[in-house]
Amino acid sequence: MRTSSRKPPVPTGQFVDDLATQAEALVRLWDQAEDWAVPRIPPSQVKVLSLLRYRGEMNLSALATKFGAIPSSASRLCDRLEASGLVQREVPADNRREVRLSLTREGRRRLESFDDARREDLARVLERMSAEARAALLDGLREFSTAAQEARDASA
Amino acid sequence: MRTSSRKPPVPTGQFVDDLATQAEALVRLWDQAEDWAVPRIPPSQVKVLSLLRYRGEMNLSALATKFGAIPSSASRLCDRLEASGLVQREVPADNRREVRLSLTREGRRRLESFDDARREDLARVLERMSAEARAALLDGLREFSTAAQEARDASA
DNA sequence: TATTGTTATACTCTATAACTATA
DNA sequence: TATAGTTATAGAGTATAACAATA
Repeated sequence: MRTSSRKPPVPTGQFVDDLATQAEALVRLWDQAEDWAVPRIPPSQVKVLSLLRYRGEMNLSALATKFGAIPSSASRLCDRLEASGLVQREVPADNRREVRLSLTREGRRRLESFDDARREDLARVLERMSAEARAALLDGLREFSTAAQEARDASA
Repeated sequence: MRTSSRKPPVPTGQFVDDLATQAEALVRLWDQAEDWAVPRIPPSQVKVLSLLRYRGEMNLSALATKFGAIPSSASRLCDRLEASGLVQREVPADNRREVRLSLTREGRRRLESFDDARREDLARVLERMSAEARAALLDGLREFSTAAQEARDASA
């Protein structure tokens, strides 16, 4: 048996296992960046900011879904982010029961400080790799990003 | 100016920027797995379990450091993880002021349910990539893992 | 009537500061 | 005296359930 399923059946196998194993170092390095950047803000708040930048503006329900939480929790999170000036709430005129969420300028600036820390962590590892491996990694990640986008579109 | 520094100076440049940009899709897919797995456990608890598996047994101070928190917070987290049977505390006979932390069998089982969800998410993207890109990605990640290990050892 | 979002309550996460016990 | 961990307190994160407002 080489397949399993959660919703639709998907192929699996040794390759997926190996990739999952080898990807962990990159993921850990990435996630670690927020521990360095100052001022320290709670992980959930960082996650919301990143989501808003990565996926763009959205309403509260969409944020909750992509965040992996329920609207109630997301609303509370936004209370704090709005209070500290990192996120804006805005009620669109054409549908007054939605709340449009977006990053403020300060929210973007804060994310960029995480980016800086992350690029330095990445650079310290990349400089120990061969030029060939670096190129392979970038090419592989590029196609992965494209494929991930397609997979999201297909399931939407 | 093509360099910047947080602690020691490190090289940077367009390549690092591109890699950081293209890595985000993989990281998001990875981190999303814990949203699917049931039963749902808090993100901090997942992070502790993953750390204990990735880095092996350690004392409370080491966990707090690698976790990016202070010992007090880590201790409280371990209270809950111990209460729910996912982590064990153990006092070594040769140094009775330390607390050795390790995963229980149930803790490992729980992590594996996250792994399953993650492998399915990964498989759904990988099947949309060319065989060449998949191979490049795995090779690149493999060398990245090795280099990350070296970088950790060098700074330790 | 269904959808979008907020509030009430209770438990979990986290930091600061104060404490206990071991080396 | 310094180090490893825990506990007291307070503020942030999260879910369940109940609520208000708009479509």
